[in-house]
Amino acid sequence: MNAIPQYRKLYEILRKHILTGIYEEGSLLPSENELCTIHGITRPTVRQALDSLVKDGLILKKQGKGSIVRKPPQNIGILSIAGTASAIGVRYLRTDMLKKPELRGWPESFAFELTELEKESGCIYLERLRYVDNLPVFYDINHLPNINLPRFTSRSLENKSLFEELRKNYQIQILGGEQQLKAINPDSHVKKILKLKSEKPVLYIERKLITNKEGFNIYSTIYFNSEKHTISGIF
Amino acid sequence: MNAIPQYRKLYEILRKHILTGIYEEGSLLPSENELCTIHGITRPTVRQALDSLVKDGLILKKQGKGSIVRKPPQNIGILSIAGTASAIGVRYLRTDMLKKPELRGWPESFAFELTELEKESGCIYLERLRYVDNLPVFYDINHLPNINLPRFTSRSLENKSLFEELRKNYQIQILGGEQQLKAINPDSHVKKILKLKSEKPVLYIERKLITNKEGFNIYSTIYFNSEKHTISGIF
DNA sequence: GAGTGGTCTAGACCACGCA
DNA sequence: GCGTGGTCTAGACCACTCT
Repeated sequence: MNAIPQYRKLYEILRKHILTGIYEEGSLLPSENELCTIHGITRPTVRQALDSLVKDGLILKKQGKGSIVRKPPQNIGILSIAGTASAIGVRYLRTDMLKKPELRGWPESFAFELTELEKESGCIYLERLRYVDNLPVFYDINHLPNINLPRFTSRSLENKSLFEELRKNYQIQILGGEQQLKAINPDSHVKKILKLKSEKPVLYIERKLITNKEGFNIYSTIYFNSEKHTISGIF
Repeated sequence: MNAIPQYRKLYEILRKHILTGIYEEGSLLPSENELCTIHGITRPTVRQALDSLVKDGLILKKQGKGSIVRKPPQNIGILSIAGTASAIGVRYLRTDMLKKPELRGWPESFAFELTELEKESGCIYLERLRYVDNLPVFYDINHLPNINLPRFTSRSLENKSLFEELRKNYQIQILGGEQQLKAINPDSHVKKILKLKSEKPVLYIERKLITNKEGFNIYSTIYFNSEKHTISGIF
């Protein structure tokens, strides 16, 4: 069997076509049966691919009608699995690497429990600041276990999707995750980084991303300036 | 065909058993093949039910091992589809009806676009305050279109799940939805209701819930006190 | 009535975890 | 080696939408 399942391949194809505008907003995708014959697969497989697109909010299914293409979210779809850059569309996003990836020990207190393997391996630490429409919006602090990531600390990740890099170079995929959200008043450090003027609160998010490698999870702390943008999600 | 699909029935059964503790945390659910024979259905159908449980975060699947029962989330899983009361487990939650359901016009400005049918029908308005561990945590303002809801304004919804009532009495189910999150400083009204002392920010959420009735969506505005609790989600 | 998505059956082979 | 979940096939009937 191929490494990449059929439904995943179809998902990637359709996703790309929607994001690049080949299928316009409001138009209909080919019907499920058409997709079957086009790609030489059966309906349950097609449906599995479409389910993922629904979950991403890229299509809307109507019984008796078809799969309607939705406008890719204009605000930041951090709640979707694909990660920041691909969710918002790379064109909107600029990334500054505030702290380049470096080896470290794990912090003492952590929102999520670590596995033994993770604890023993130490972690790679990196900080980024992400801009939307040239405004600093996302400040994220990331902890990755130092497991089978040769030369990772020397890679340039400026303006690249961290997840894309992990997938391409290390065959690591994000399968899912969990997160916790709070509203907080930022400390002066965060305030400075996000260029917050007055007493504006920020969204504080702790995330754990589960990958296809057993015991390899990515932990992120995110400070989000929700003054001009919102975080959105579909469920 | 039955009104309630097989996979939905199995989902409800397993969900109930997990939440009531029949399956303990960390234990394994019966295997997919066992569930097939027990309930007289086939594997894709069983898997469809289990997919929903994974989405709710109630189980974790491991290839070669089985479906592991997870601890129901102790914090408020508002990001899951099932709604507040069922996500957190009814036992933790008390509800006060601040404003009983009443007929109204729609507000002029709204975070989501309304359908023509919704605009014409007017809306039912209600406000609730929900307690967790006897602390006011959730203040929600709800708008429902006034479509085929006889006697709804005279129903008592104290300490009941709004969604349960809609499902039982009007055959309305929540299929999914979208939401937007922000961190804001609450105004004095919200501050008073949530009994906030100092300058604590709150999570502000706009939600649109899509139902099985075409053109019938539920709109909620939520103020969430994230001082002692967090909002959590799985994706 | 024709076409769409929603649900379901009855099988199959594969990769993974564990004993 | 065996049972688990992951993927997939090749059909079927149903409810819904549109014409």
